[in-house]
Amino acid sequence: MFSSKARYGLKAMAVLANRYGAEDYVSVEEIVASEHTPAKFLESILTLLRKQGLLVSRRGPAGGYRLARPPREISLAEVVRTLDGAFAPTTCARSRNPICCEGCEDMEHCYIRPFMRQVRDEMAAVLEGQSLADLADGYAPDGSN
Amino acid sequence: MFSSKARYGLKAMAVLANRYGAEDYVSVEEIVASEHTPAKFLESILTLLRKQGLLVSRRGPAGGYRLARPPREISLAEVVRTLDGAFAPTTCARSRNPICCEGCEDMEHCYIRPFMRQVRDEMAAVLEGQSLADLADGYAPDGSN
DNA sequence: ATAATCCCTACAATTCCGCTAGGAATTATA
DNA sequence: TATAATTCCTAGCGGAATTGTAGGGATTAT
Repeated sequence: MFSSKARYGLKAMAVLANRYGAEDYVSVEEIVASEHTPAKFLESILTLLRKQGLLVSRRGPAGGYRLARPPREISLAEVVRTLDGAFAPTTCARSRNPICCEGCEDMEHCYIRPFMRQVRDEMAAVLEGQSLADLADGYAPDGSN
Repeated sequence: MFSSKARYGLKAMAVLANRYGAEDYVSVEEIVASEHTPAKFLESILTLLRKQGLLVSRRGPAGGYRLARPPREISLAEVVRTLDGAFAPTTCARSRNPICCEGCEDMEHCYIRPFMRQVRDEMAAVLEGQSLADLADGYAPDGSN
């Protein structure tokens, strides 16, 4: 259900969370080396995360990326939402800007919507409740990759 | 996140749940009329649900579909799983037959897997916990569609 | 200057989704 | 037995999304 983008993104964020505090930047190449992700693809993913404000970058030698905020203050939800969009099963179940599904006319009376909202709420609760710090806790360099 | 197949399928199942008990069969055309779904597409969806054992069908005049079991005994999870597959964010988070994602080698040491499993578990809990009877409760013919 | 890095645009292959077409098999009914 | 109503089966198709790749421009440390 999550795309490769989200998976690669989460793993990259784990690497960056692990390096948070050290004042240097981590290059794409470095992340690729430790997580085995396609370089150019990862580059585009990190760009999205930067544009969303989750990362800060610097160009040139010794350039790269680092987290814009402490790992504890970035939830997994923010990362996934940036890369995969809202995680509601139907568009009418989104918390922000909900719209009817194809063929449905009245959101208020839609009888599947309450169930879809419930699914959304649970997913959101899990992902909002976990931060990059939690993710980095389980991280072992050269462990699983 | 859910496909049109799942949405159409859930709505069709709601119609059938509403008619459960009456000994007649409900035709595709009838469901199309009450839910505004593409006829041939719905046909293929109902076929999948029948093959999964959730529906029983009969051909010929007065033929159609009905639920294979009482609405209370068919969970939303069964319907969605039949049409959209497992609802784990990653293949390694599936409860049945989990396999590593691309580029991951060791599932046991993967540090994103526990979080993915948690998401899966919550989604599954919601959908296993609700039946077609619950869905039909909110159903009003010619209400939302 | 040079080299290392991110940044931007474009595009290409593949897969998946949503849906349609056409007819064969089955069955109730007259 | 003929007819009509239905499901069943196979095939395919157009468009969108996913998953990348290629190439070069901009920036910056050394």
